[in-house]
Amino acid sequence: MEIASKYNPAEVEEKWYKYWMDNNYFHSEPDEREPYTVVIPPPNVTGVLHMGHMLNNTIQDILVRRARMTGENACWVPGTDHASIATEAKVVNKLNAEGVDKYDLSRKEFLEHAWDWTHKHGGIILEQLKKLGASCDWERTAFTMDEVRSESVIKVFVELFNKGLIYRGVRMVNWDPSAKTALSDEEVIHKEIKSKLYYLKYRLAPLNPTEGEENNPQQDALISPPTGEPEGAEFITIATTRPETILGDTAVCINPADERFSHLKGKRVLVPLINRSIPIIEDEYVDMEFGTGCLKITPAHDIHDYEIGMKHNLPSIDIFNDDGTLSEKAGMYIGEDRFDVREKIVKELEAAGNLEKIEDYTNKVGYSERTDVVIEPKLSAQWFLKMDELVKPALENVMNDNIQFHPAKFKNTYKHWMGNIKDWCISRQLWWGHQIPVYYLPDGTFVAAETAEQALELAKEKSGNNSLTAADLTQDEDALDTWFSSWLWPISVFDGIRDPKNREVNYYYPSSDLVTAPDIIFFWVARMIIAGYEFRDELPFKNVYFTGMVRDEQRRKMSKSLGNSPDPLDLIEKYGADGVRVGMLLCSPAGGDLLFDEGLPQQGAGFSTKIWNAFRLVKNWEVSAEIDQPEHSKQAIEWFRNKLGEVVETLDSQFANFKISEALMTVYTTVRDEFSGWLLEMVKPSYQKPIDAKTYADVVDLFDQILRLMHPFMPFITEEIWQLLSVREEGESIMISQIPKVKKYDSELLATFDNVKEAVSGVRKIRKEKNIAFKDAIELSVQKGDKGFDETFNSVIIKLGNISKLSLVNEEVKGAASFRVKSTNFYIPLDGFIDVDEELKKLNEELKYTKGFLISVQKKLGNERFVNNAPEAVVAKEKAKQADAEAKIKVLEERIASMK
RNA sequence: GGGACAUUAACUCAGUUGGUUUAGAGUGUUACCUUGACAGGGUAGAAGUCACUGGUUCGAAUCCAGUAUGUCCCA
Repeated sequence: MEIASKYNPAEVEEKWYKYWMDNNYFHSEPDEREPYTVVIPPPNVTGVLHMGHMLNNTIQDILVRRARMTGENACWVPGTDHASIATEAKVVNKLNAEGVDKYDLSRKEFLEHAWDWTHKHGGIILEQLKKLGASCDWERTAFTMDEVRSESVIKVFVELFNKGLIYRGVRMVNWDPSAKTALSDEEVIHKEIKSKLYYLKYRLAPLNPTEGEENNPQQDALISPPTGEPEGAEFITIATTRPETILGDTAVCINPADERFSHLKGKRVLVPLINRSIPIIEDEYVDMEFGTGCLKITPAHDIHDYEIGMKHNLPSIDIFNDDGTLSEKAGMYIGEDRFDVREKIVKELEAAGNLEKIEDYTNKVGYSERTDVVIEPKLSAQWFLKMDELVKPALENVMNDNIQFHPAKFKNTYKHWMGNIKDWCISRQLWWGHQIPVYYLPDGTFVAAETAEQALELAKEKSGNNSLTAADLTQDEDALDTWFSSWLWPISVFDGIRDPKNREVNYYYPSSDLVTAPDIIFFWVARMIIAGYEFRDELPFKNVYFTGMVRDEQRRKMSKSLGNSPDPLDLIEKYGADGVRVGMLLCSPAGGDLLFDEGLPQQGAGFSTKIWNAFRLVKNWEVSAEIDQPEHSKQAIEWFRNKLGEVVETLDSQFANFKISEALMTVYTTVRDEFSGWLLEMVKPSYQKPIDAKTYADVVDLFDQILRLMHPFMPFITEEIWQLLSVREEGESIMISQIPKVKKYDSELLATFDNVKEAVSGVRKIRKEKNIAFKDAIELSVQKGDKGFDETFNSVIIKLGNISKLSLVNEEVKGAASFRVKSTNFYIPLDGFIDVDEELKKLNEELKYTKGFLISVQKKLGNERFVNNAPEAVVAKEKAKQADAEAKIKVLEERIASMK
């Protein structure tokens, strides 16, 4: 068989992905095995793959493939969500580009466009995941707006409505003037921006006859007659970042404890430009230190002002339209954009003598996560879900570790949010999404029902009016928040909402592990847990693995706008999916940031090459049944079998603790160092000599096991090699084979072999120092130390050191280079080539280090309280260290003395 | 303003209930090797006052307190 000298990932990856699909290996059906279920965090249906998806899905695939290879029935459910704001915005933009306005279309017409868009762009991302090697059960692909998921969402809404948990309320919400919809708090990003603080002077209103008290003569810097004003005219100065909102002011507020303004209590001021008279009220909310200590109150456009307004019974004047332009109620600038108005009103205020000064100021402003426009706090009627009771089991079961977070530090964040939960605003003023199943009767009352027919029945019942027809009912215009469908995902993908007792949901639910980014812990993770307990009275998943954020080498978040994100598909083309997977994982501790650099997938691809070449070496050996197995090969294989036992155990524990990148590192070093660097070097026959059949068969077997351990990380290359390594039947695959199980291994043998490695290294070091080429065989004498030296692997030392003669001696060898492993001396005779001074210098350095070490140990042992208080095992360990060090010192001193 | 988390080699990070050789890995770096699977390689080496200051302890990178710096979340 001809083996390509270079590994070609593109060709191999396409071939095997097709093979896996053709054989339906990704598909799962309930059976008698333990289920292992993962639901994908559904990406936006019209989105494209980015680096975060790569990391996330690589980890999921590793977990799923490993589960499949450890006897579990692995099921990874893929799918997408409809991302209502983002998708609707894209469709609106596309229509605008074609000269069509959304509001010229009916809801039905608009949705047709949206579905067209979805069908055209939808699912691209899932195709991209296939390139990565994702072993999803594609037959189960779900979409948050397909029939099953939609009906589930509606059913859940009605259920919660009937329980009295969903209510309609007028609240201050985060309004996105671009998308013209309310957003939840979680969809608002607060950014620190440089803005201005405007100091505005409000003139005191003429005295109300009922408040006929004299003006307080006390004058204050803040309350002074401006030049050019009639004598006696008084002003009060407020500071604001949003001068345009004065048009909606309904009060000015001072702190009751503020003596500077005590004379103003009970008086009124005039709003500049429009001269509306508003009261001066008192509230402790006002920070006396900030600005001027006077606060303007605009209840319709600020959440805090709103609360103060409620408390003091102030009217609200909503001066904005839904698109962020000024409304008729503003009285001025009607129809103009809020930011244009800010510029204009400042000039006008200045001209009118109401502007005192402008200061630079840094504050935080909310932006829409999806459209990136400044959020407008706005009073509006929305649907809310009461959260206080729902969160209880969800909080409890995370805190008591029934659901485990990896890393656990996210429990704190979770607790904090859940403990301060607010009702969830679930309505969005959008069309793309699930229309809220609430139907209004002609009299304004409403009912909730899963269908229009049921709604009519309910309406008749409720109104007592049997002549009502479907045409008399109007369905609520709003759509539900996308997360209101995503939170059901682990249940709804198995149709567990509509049909709670079906076989699939009973088998696959709860799912096992969830892999996601920490930035959606509230959006999604918390709400899924809430839904799990509410709708199935059970956790939705047992473990949550939070991945890090993928950043560039300057720690900047990867984003399209910065253009610092490589295209994942380009990377796959360049380095192969295996290479990219390894690269993503090499530097990604759970929850920690991943600083992406092209060097990482490059290293991954380099690793592929390394394995490929190991395979080529083995496969190109000529095998002979005629020759016996050499001793060194027998020992090498014995050692590696035990080594593998240790590796399997290490991997098991790393996976159990979700130390995925550490597990990869274990596999990486095992292949590179232990397998390629030691085992293959040991069993490798001399140039152009055949290998014995026994060793060959053993090496192939060990290679096979190594490949299985690697498969979850690098599915493609392992399949390719595995298929070529031995004769395979049609339909066989490494991905459905089993990973070696933990079994007993001889750790003493491994420790002995570590000494052998050290000895071989010692020989190599001396060869290097003395410039002795490897092809020149040398002699080696071994002088056993106090603890002796295990000779089991002598044949290995002979082979790897190219030793012509290994002899045991009882005395030191004169005129030889030497090194030590534990207290055993090794000598390489080099008549005349030894520089005595150089040798002595090295020996003295070694002696100095060992003595220093001995002193640190003796300090401990000399401390009575240590000996008395420390556990026996610890003391024994220290004593052993002492004995080893003393033996070594003795050996070194003897050697030094004899050299002088 | 409130809170969480972090600070270990040039970089990215491990370090499990305090006691694996006076701290480990990967990358990078340095020297050497054009060695017959692999130069995307091999061999060997250098590199750290474990942020700082106190405390607890026989013993602290590890526990406690404070300080500094940074990241994130919430308001």
